[in-house]
Amino acid sequence: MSATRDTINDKTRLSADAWAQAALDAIADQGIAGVAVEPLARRLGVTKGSFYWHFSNREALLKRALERWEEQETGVPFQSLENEPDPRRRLQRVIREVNTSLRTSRIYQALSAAADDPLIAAFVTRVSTRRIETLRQYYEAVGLSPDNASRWARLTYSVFLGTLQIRRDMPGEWPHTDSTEFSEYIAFLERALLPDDDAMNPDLAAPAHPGAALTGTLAANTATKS
Amino acid sequence: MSATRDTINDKTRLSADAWAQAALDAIADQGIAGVAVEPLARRLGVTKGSFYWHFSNREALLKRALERWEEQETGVPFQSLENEPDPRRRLQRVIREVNTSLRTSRIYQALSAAADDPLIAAFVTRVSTRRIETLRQYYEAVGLSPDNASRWARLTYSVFLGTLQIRRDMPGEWPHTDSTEFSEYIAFLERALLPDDDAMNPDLAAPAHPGAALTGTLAANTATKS
DNA sequence: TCCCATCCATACGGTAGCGTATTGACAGCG
DNA sequence: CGCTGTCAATACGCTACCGTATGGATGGGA
Repeated sequence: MSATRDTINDKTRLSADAWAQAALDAIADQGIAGVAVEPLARRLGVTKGSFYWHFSNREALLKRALERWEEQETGVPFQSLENEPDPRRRLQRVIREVNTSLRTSRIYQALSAAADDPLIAAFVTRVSTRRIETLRQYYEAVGLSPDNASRWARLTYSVFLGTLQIRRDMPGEWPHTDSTEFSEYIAFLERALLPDDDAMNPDLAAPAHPGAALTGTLAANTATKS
Repeated sequence: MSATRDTINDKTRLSADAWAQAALDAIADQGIAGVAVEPLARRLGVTKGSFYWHFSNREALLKRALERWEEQETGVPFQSLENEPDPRRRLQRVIREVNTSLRTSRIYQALSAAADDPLIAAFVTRVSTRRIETLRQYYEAVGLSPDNASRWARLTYSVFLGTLQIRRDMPGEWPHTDSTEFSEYIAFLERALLPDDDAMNPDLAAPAHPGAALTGTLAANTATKS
């Protein structure tokens, strides 16, 4: 799909990038198996002859498509939030954003599902690592120590990944997008994935510290024991 | 692998269950694509002739293997915790268990990666739905309303799924199993995924309520943290 | 205009797997 | 001993895809 070759009959020749984009589209709605030379050629209204002029083999196409994806994905879905001044609100917004939309995630899921291929795994790893790092910085910005920021970032990213999977494999478990239960759950996430104000300093900042108004260095841990 | 046909030369005939188990083994270490008649036959030291006597086609084998898996998976990894009396400790233990071991999860991941196949998707959905329901009951048992229990169960299960993915695709982001960072993160999870004592009653029970007075009902919170 | 680089079509051979048809081995039982 | 049912081997055709070889087509510059 997209703006490549929907109209079969235009006489424009194909570029390597057109093939790469077509491969990405195929990944989005058929998975990695969709990146097959002959089917792609049919879909583009040409034959293999074209493909093997632009690429040496299927692997090369896949690599190119992955590079294209990684490029497009850089900063997504965070880039629009860089100018949110309040770090706490920025985190809330990224949590909401990321667990709401599915737009960017279809390709990611297809790639992750094919992570047995070391080439694919490398790209998935890079993209995800960058995302986690971004989250980590956001958490540091609200006052967490580097260690705690890492933990929260890891937690939030696993919620994101797991939520994707739930929405795909168990749609019944996910509230309908415009229901009140949906917005309540998002609000719930915004709370569950943000550390307490009073839990900023302790070594193991935890979300639950009732009655721990004090902020010793690492004393707040046992402070809950009533 | 496993106890099926490692020794090529034993003259015992094969049963349909032997094929199903071999299929499961293949899923575990090659993914769904490993469920292929001829490769399996080679692995079992026989030929297709055997297979097509026991099964009508590949689909039938897959179905049988999935049934076998669902059966084995029923209750896992929760069954050993049913007799934990304290509901709060039971939740802590399941959180720890589930995010620690990878034993049971290889097949799950392979299946989930192939969830485009509707047959596979059906099994994955059933197993996961059951697991979420179990978690939901656990959360109800610590005093949450049904709605809140659902939310927490969903959250915890997505953390579990996402953690699996992180450990597979970004091993660098996951602390080494016997490091202190590892046990600290597990402790962190046990807190992040358990609601506050004082957050039991509010409609949207949240993990973060600094300064709220503690209710003494289930206050035996965290005796952990050596 | 002629030529050459660019891009594509056609035809071919090769591999891997599915499924079928037929034959073969073998054990238990009459 | 021979029959029969059970399980496996062999051989075959079929599909889908990868990659190669080679021969058009087409358009822009010398």
